[in-house]
Amino acid sequence: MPELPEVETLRRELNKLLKLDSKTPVKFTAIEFKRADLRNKIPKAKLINLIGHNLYPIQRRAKYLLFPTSAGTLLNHLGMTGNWRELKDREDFKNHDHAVIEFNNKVKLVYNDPRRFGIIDFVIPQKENESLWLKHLGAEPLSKEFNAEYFFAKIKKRVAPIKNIIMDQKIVVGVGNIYASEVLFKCHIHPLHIANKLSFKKVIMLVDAINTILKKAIDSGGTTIKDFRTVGGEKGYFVQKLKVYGRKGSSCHRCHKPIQAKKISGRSTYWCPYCQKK
DNA sequence: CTGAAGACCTGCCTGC
DNA sequence: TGCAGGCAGGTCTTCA
Repeated sequence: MPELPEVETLRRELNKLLKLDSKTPVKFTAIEFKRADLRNKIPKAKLINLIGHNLYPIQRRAKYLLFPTSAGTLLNHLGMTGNWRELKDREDFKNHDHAVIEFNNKVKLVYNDPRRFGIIDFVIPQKENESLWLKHLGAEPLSKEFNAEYFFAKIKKRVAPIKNIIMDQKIVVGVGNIYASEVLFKCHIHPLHIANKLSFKKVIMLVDAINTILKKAIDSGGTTIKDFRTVGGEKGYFVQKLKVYGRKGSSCHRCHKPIQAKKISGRSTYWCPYCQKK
């Protein structure tokens, strides 16, 4: 489900719903887990200790959501199918609802994740960057750190297809399988182009395209192919703006030739064979 | 070290 | 209608 724009959309929605930007503190009043594990074993005792503590505004690092409190941080990754929604009064639980959090402002959040590739973990206060989940992550794509010089240096010795490289979270975070195809289409680069054979000029275009596409996707509330919903149940509308992903056989918006699809390193990849040359 | 493939899970869609 | 097979937005582990 979620790449950076979907996680960022969810983060903003959650902060808005919980009114975390206001002066009034928001406290955890109940935390409940309906199973012992997702992709990891859930450290229930440590997380239940957060009850009574104030929640600060929710942060994002890469595709991870961070719920910071003075007593530690609840870390969450959505995997492929994870999602948070508001549990309304008298609303029943659904299949695959795994965690419930209640706050003193009466808001109840439910974490649902059918495939259970998600993560819920506890991170020691002030030591977020030392967490095993976060410590090897590369640059945030919307930060100044992620520029053409940085990216060019990182790919200098990499002989893998560029598509794999822009999805490598050790280099740049947040780009997943959908946006990787979209970004490469935008700058006319073939997904199988070997990373270290890209010119610096192409790298400038690539860095710019990653920036632009992720920002536009955030502005559209993310991409809903199947599962992704905002906290209120809304779909993301960037799917209507996808140029190649999921469009096998349809005509290219630039040259009107059919879009091609193939698995690259096990992931479905879409591109225009005429607009994107190796 | 790098790169590719396998593994982890459930649900949905297609085709026989 | 039923069932097998393939597919899905992620990433850690294993193997060459």
